[in-house]
Amino acid sequence: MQHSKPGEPQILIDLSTAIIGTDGGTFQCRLVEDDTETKTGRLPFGPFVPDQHRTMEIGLRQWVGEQVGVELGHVEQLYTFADRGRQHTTPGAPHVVSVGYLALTNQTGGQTRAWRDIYNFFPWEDWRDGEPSMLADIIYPALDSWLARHAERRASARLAFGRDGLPWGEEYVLERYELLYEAGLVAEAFADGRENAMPTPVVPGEALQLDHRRILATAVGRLRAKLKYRPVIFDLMPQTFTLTQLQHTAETVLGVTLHKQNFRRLVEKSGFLEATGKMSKARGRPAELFKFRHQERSERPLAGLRVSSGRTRSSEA
Amino acid sequence: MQHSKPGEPQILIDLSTAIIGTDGGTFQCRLVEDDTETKTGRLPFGPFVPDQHRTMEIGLRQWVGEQVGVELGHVEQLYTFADRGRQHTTPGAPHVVSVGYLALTNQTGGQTRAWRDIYNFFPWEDWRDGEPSMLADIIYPALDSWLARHAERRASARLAFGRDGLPWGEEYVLERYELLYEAGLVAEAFADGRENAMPTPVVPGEALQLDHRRILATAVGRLRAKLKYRPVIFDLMPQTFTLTQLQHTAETVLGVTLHKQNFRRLVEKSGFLEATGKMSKARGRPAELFKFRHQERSERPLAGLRVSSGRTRSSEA
DNA sequence: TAGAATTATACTCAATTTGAGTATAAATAA
DNA sequence: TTATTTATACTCAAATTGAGTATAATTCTA
Repeated sequence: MQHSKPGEPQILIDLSTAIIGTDGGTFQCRLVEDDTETKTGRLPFGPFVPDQHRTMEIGLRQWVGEQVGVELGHVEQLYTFADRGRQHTTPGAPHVVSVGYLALTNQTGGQTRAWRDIYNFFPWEDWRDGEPSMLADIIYPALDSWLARHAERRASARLAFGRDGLPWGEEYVLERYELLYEAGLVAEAFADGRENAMPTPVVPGEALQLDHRRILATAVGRLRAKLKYRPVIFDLMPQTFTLTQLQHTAETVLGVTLHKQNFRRLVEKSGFLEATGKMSKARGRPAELFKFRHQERSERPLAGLRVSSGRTRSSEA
Repeated sequence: MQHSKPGEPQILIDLSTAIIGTDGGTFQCRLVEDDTETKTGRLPFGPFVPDQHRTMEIGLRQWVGEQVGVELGHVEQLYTFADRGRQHTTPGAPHVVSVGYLALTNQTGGQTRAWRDIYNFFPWEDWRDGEPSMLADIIYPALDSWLARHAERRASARLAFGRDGLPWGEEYVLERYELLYEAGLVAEAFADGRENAMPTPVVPGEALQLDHRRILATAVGRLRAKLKYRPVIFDLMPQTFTLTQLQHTAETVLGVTLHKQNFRRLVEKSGFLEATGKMSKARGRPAELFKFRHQERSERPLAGLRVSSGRTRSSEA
């Protein structure tokens, strides 16, 4: 059996967490406040120390607790990034591998400036008011010019950005960011020293330190995909909420608008909601307040390649 | 910024790959042949060496190439496992973190004994001939007896095994294996020294070395889930194939039977297939041979929380 | 060589789900 | 008291799904 010999350069594992919440139509991510105003932001992160952390999740909870102190709901591992040159490594230093995590919370604080709108980092992802004009004005021209020299990436670009009549898939957040990075159009590409990168980022959108924007993109993509087949949305909601609040949260995360009446129908018959009998008071007609029915954490089936109930081969025609 | 100080115990990253294929109704995984007949099998694996491997995928391709020499199609990262005590660690040795990968191939060789039926390792996962009797006979009684002492895991067990009228979800392969491990009912639990583990495994199913059965369970679960929303099944097929062959492959992976006529309808109008004009010759009526239309790697939409086309808030009623 | 068996494929049909509305109710604001 | 705002109920056609029946084109077998 082959194992690494002693004397080889050490590996360090960083645990970085994208803590995501929503607050009245804004899609928020928690950054660490320790940096000066001028520097780019960062996610809470720290090393995985096996002697202290029985699991990586224990480690990340320590760093999150120490650095931002947010109560975490659903926590899930996203991806392990290890490619050389994506973490601004200094020569001789240990190679850094980063394990990205997604955490959801319903306690986004409006008070602290450390909660930032996620669409600041990915402004092309917010389609709630229609297709962002920067796509046609800036991103597509720049991307097409790069694709002219990299025909092998054309198929990925079509799928990720929904070109040539393909639909825009909300969940391809990482794929889009990675293409922009590859094409040298975002600030991190220059910071990492990619030879084709523009010194001034071409595409609008705020950068983050290290590979944190990449991790955040992974988190948003995963969350958007998961929303469609698991009831994770309730981890973003307060104890009780109206159906409109629930819909706004879904729209905020997905970056699109949904049909109100159909959303209600869908969500009401899903069995996840329990009426509290209380009413919200706001401007128009009061809305009923619901809460999440914790017992009923079952899952609804998927369309497509659906599996029929319990039929065995022998019962076929 | 906090980083690990020198002198801390070293971390070693193992890259382990579950190479999956199908061969006429059997669901196969490639093991390494270097071990004696008596020992438990293992997946191809080896350390991630950052100096040699620019990315982890490059590393894994090296180990796969050297140890089993299989041509890989689709490759995808699964999960990074780092919990203490799941890798039979010897004290003082570096802590081993394992990154599991899934690889698909269409060149399963019948000749070598190194291709093993995946349902050997998870016999409770094959429902093609109805619910395996071992569930009611062995697994549920043993699990229930453990659950009596661990009420907090009851909800997970209901969901994973589809108890109390919940449906059996084919994709919860990892969740089921992990529960059986936790309950001390599989061989690895004893090997890892869990205090509640039975010296003789209670539940049928062959074990693998280290955490390889856990990685394989992750791979099968991911593959089953992915099959429903991405055209990965074609990575398991030969160049040309009949619709029945395609269906048998899907059934083999999912571990259930599908309705033949509806499967055809679904798959034909998906636009992924291209008729070759040639015919297969077998027993009954010859079937048309199809091939995968590589161009059309678009994706079909999902039901459920579906996103309406491009409507903006302003166009609402 | 004529069925019988086997496999493939076409077509039907009711039930359900989806997409996109219209209609109405219950509050506040002017 | 009327307009505005928001919530909720209900309708309806189109599409999709689940479960069949019917028929076609082969090979096997008596």
